[in-house]
Amino acid sequence: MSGSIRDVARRAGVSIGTVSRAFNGYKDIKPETKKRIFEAAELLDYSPNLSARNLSSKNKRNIALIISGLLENNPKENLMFTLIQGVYSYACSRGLEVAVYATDSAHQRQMSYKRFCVDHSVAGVILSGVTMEDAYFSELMETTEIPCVAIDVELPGKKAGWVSIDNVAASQEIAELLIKNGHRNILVISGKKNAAVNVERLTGVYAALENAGRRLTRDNVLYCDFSEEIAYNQVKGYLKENGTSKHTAFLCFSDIMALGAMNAVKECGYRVPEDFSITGFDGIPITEYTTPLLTTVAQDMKESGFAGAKFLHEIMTKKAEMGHIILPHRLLERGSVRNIAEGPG
Amino acid sequence: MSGSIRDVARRAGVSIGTVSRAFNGYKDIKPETKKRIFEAAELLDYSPNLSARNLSSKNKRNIALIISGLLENNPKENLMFTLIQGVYSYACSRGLEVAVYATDSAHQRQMSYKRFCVDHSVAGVILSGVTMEDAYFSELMETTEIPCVAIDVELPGKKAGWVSIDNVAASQEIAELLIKNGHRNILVISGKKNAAVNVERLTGVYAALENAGRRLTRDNVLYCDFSEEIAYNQVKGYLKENGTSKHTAFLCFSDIMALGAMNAVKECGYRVPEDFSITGFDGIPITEYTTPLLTTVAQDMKESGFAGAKFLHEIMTKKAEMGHIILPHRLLERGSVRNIAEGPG
DNA sequence: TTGAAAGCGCTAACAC
DNA sequence: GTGTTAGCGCTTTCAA
Repeated sequence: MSGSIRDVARRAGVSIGTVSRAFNGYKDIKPETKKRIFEAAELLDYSPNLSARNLSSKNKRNIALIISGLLENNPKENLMFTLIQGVYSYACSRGLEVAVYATDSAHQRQMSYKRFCVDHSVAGVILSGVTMEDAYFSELMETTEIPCVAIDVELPGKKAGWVSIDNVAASQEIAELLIKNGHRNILVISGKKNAAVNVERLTGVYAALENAGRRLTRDNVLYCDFSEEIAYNQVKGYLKENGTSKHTAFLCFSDIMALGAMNAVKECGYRVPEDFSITGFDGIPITEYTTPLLTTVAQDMKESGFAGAKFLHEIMTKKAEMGHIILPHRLLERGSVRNIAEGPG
Repeated sequence: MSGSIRDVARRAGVSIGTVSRAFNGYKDIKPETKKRIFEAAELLDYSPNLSARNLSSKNKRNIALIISGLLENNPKENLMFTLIQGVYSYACSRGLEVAVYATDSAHQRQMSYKRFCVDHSVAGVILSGVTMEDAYFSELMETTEIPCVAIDVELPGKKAGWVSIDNVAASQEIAELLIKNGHRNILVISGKKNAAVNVERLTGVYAALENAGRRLTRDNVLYCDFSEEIAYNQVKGYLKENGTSKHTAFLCFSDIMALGAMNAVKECGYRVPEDFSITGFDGIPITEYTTPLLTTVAQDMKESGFAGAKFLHEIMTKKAEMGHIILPHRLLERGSVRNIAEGPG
């Protein structure tokens, strides 16, 4: 039988109120009493029941990391896991307790975001994987009661923040890298049309091309839903139809799609980077092992998680109110891009 | 202000007891009343507060997946994440709610396993990443109160089960593959000495060598703690000292260590598989991208998670009591092993 | 500095 | 079928 606060109180010869105060770090308690209480607690292997605590207290120390679309994650991607590590890493260091919950479109709980938080008694939430199409997204924008930080999605509103890299700049940089290497006809392998990151990355490419006196038109974009398989199929179809006649480079909005594209290129008998240059986005570990190594933009999701948790904590403790944290990104120039100005491959 | 059961009751013109019954699927309730209640609930965006429910009910529907050593996971590995997906996948399908919690040696909470479950009001636990050295492991072995399923660690006891592949057989198979390819002098790159999987895999290799009239001795094993970096350094040291004089193959107890070994081999100017054959264990995605592709034993962690959750659910609902679920593994023969009986590389 | 007591929102046993 | 009520284990006034 696991003891309750009553057992500790009895054993220490005090009332339950005093035990509670001891466990909540109140100062107005005689050191000796406190000592006796902790000894008793130790002996009984006692620690406060969280449900009871949540029920009676307004002062919560637990946060939730909600992963939207968990099941849709490609096992080759480690983004979400690294994010978890980052969040956990911060939470631990500050005595916060974090629980990871998941949702996915198939089993999407018909529950509002606010309800979820209230029901689970969480003091704050980090949200990842949400897209602007998610049912509860609009609700999120309005919610002002529960502190919330979103990863990679703009979340305006009081008590709401978001953290991301500067997707526009990152995307522009990688497009400029391609342009610098002589590529003028770039095919963009894009993710979900309405995903926030996608829109931003598109903007970056657009800007880069504009600067080079080019225009990004509809027929230079292949929408592939951030899926390796779809990218593979789409690029295969594209190659069957166009061969090398139209574009010299594929700029992909995720490494996973770049993997699919690379695979398609090879299977169609073309070479990377001789026939097509390919770039990715995210910097997942696999990009260090492909042949050739994939040029990409790396963002450290562990850092995102850490920064997100930290920011959330600041909102919770009223040291911050809202805002956007921009994390650095790194352009990783590797073998999958060829300079076509220097002559044939 | 988020409504409570009282608001719904008032709105539906019934008592809170009736609302509670409606929400817990009791049959003895007039359909019409039920309908009215759900309408009111819908209107008020109501759903039961979990803390309160946990506090008052014995009948819990939430399980926890505890990941031990979260922070120590190499980002190249996706094992844990895939495991989460599997657990979640089953839980969703059965209306169970799952929360993922983490612990790690650095911030290891000084709380017993049982307390954790009681405090969080979880009905059952899936445990992963624990080693036999973990503080609470021995306690786990004795706990009979809370249903628990461990991944990859033997967990005897009532209400306790474990799921894993047949590590002995898998390990024996991969050793035999090496032997079949003419390798007689095999260096084992081992993980943590006392990790359960490690002991089993060692047993498998031992058996295979025995059958080939060989003996696995201490100086044929390099302990590398399941770390890529340690494997890299150890193998580098080994090569500096021995070159190709002693062994022709490295049998690694994890892909991550195989990656480190492979890297060391290449950096020392040797080739895989010409100078050294290398095998891994786990079947992480990266093994499909290395040069050469890594021969390994794959286990589907998503399936492990699913099976673990299913088994736990059976224990919780008393359809099962304890036991061991053995999942299939697949030997993936790829380019990192060379047949040295066929002549020099 | 401490004790007593009123809830927090819910479930479940017992009445009707 | 449905209402009433006693807790679940804790926090938090309010008194003392």
